[in-house]
Parts: sequence; C-alpha cells; structure tokens
Amino acid sequence: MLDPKYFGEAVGELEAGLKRRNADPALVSRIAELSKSRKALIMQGDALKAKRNQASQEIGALKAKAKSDPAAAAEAERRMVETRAIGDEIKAIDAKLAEVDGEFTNLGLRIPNIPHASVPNGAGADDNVEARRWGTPRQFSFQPLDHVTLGEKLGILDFERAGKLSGARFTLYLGAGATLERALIQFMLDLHTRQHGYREVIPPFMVNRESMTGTGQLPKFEEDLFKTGTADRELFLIPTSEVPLTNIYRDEIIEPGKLPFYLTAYSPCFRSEAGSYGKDTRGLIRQHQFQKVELVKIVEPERSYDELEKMTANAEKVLELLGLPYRTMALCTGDMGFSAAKTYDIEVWLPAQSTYREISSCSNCEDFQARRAQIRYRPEAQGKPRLAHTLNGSGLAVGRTFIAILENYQDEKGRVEIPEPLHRYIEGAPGFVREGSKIWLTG
RNA sequence: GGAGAGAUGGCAGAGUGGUCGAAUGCGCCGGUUUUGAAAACCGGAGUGGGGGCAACCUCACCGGGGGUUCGAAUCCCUCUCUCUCCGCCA
Repeated sequence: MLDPKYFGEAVGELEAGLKRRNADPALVSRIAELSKSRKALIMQGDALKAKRNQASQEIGALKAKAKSDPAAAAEAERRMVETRAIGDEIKAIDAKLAEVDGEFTNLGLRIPNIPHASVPNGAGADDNVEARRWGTPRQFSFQPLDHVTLGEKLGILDFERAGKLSGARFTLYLGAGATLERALIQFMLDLHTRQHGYREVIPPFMVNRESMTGTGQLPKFEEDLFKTGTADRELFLIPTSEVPLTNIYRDEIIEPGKLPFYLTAYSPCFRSEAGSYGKDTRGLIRQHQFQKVELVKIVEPERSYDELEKMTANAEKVLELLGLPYRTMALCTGDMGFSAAKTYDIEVWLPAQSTYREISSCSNCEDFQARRAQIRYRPEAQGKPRLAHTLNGSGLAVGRTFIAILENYQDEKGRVEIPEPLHRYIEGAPGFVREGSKIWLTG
C-alpha cells in the first residue's frame, strides 16, 4: 500500500510511477476520486457525530435532573427524539462511507509499489541491466548433460513417480540427491547465521489471509497461491517464507534501538504457477513445491538501500563459496514484482542451457509492505512511530542451486564433484565417494 | 472431539449504560531536592483518521465484526485468540 498522499496531492507522482511500470493509469483517477469523496464523507459524518455526542451528554444531564424536575424529563424526551434523527443521518453517511472506503481500500491494495528513481525503465526481462558478473563459465571438453538427464542417471531425481504421487511439477529427491539438497540448506543457513548476522527462524508454512495481504500476495494474486485449511478455517500455503518472516512484526511498534532485524529461514515454498503452463515444464526449474532459504530485513528507512546492497552481497556470497558463476541484474520497471521499489536478480550459470537463470531475487519494498502490515518502530523513547522498511531476498533457491551444482560440476562419467564448503555436510553419506581431497556424488 | 474461564493503555489490574480515553500500582519521560545517585514530592505521557499555516479542533479505537440505545468498555449476536480440565495424538 502506498502513502495516501499519492491518492491526493501527489497523484501526479503516482501516475508517473505507474506509467514507468506499464501499469494501468486508469486506476489513478479512480482512486483519487474515491479518496476525495471518502474525506468529504468523513467530514460530514464527524460533524454529525460531534453534534450527537454533545446532545447525548446533555440528555444525560437532563435525566439526572429529571428526578426532581418534571420539566427536565419532558425536555430530555424531546431531545431524544430530535437526536434520533441525527442518528439516522449518521447511519446513512456511514453506510455510504463504508462503501466508498471499501472500494478505496480494495483498489489501494491492488496498486503496485512505485519504482525507486534508480530503477531503469523497461518493458520486461530484456531491459534489465547487468550490475556485475562473477566467475567464468567452465569450458567443457564434452557435451554437458542437463540436470534432468544427469539426476535420473544418478538415480537421485525421479520426476515420473513424483507425478504419480502428486501430478506435474513435483519431484522426488532420492538418496544422495536428498542429502545434497539438505546439505545446501544447512550450508546456506550456517553462512547467513554465522557470517552475516541473520537470526534463524522456523516459521509456519501455512498463514492466514491477513499475512498474505500484509506482504502483498493478496488480494491481487490469489490464483497464484495454494489454498488449504479446513471447512471452517482458511489458510494459504506460503509461496515464500518472506510472508511469515515479514509478518512476524505485523501490527507492532518496535521499541527504540531494536532495529535492524535480520531474519533467515528455510522453508518449502508452494506456488500454483497459474499462467505458466508450458513454461519450464522440464526438470526442477519451476515446481509447485520447492525449497528456499530466505533472507528478510526490517530496517530504518534511511538505511534500506544500503541494506539492499548488503543483502544482495550476502546471497551472492553463497554462489561464490560454491564456485558457481553468476551475474547480477538490476531489474527494470517492467520486470519488478508488485511490492518492490527496487530489485536485484542474481542469475546463476547453467551450462546445459548456456544461459544464466534466476536463483535469487533481492528487493527493497520500502514502506509498501510495512504500511499494509503496520510494521512500525519508535525512533526514540518519546518519539512518534514510523513505518519501517522491509526487504527480502532468496539466499538462495535451493532447488536451482542443486541444478547449478549438478550441471556445473559434472564430469564425463556422469559423476558430480561436490564443492569443498559442502563436504562437512555430506562426508560419509551414502552415494558420495571421496577421492583424495575431492568428493564425488556417484548416486 | 467434550466441558469450562477469559481477552481493558508498556506490564499488572479496577470499571452500577451517561464528562471513561478509561481508576490504581509498577515501569517510562520531565522537574524539585542531592556533590552524584536512590528515595520522596510535583508534573507529563496511547494509536489512527479528518480539518487547520499554526495554536488547536474533531471523530474513532477497551481482541475483530455486527446489533440495541439519545448515549456502549459496560447489554445482545457472531468470529478469532488465550488459558484450565478430560479424550486423542507426533
């Protein structure tokens, strides 16, 4: 949710921002109109309520006097009848206001964040701007296999039986595959908690509608979510642990000196992938359920852009330690997510496709989520509460990291070398073979 | 799944339908006193919306939503959450 000033005096900025994003500018005039009539109704209603409050008070005084004074009793009676009419008027205005306010809120919740000034203009992924690049893609002396072929040959991935269990876009990790996935999770969490200062959290994997609204998945993107719960209870499976982590502080005022919060969590993520039929249907790239280690920061506004750079570096560090080449893209206005004011995507090199693929997305949402979720902090002991800034980033998508390791570290025999930082997590596990200082995944 | 109890300001905890936005205690902030501190005493402190250049005015908020009433923290309905006991369970 944007600052209400964008629906009133700063409506021009909103219009410009939405235009940059290629969003529907028709929204702007509608919300501005609603904002205006909302304020008018509030003024009318409040004036009447003030009148009624005063009358009620006077009636109270008259009633107190009425015991000894019959004239006061009659006067009270007369005033009550009179005031009842004000009540009817208030009721009518409140009903109108509820209608206008409902539409105002509903529309307001569907308007995306305004891009930061530093975000390049563009229509889609092709207009993203490369910020930096790390590592050199390996030269293969043989034709590298893709992770599907490799994984099935090694017996560590089974897409067919997963289909039997749950349908398309699900995967079974088996044996050394499951161990490698788990090792990656452990490695990422250890790095972020021990080196980067994040606090580890295991959040609920199902959340309520308020939480989904707080981070911006609802109301606009309900079809992207898996809904669950019971007949009398609605819950959603989280599409990312950004949702529970950011919502931890929903409706709270954080006391002075507590910020910043750095949080990290491993969680499965569930996405319906509606609208992506036929896209990335092969392999692990786009699944209904995948594993992710998430980074979330809640910070003071002045620091949020520095924190975004640091968070992006924290995610990049994972790839550097694993020796996986990547490039970091500053997303253009047309490719950014709903809640973000600025986003970096980190893309890892996948040799089988000779391409960089997204493995992390790090965003500063500024106060967009904080306003929806009412995440505030008190700058100093007696100070007024302010909205915090929230950031989130993948640190990293585990399944895609798994793909990158398989594809980048394969040899001509179809084995996969395990990068050194993972050794301590898989040492001695079945399906791995030590050879000098190297460990190979052999299935 | 069954039975019961509860939800009030940072915390604890009062509150016959009528100056209750809310007593009191603790905590917090400012001051007096003190060499300094503590204690004591005095004073101040909620959040959001709307109007106003401002001082300030006004509305709403006692778990959420709805209702009764001239008037609701207080009465009614409903939902959510918490706690206790029984049952079941990783």
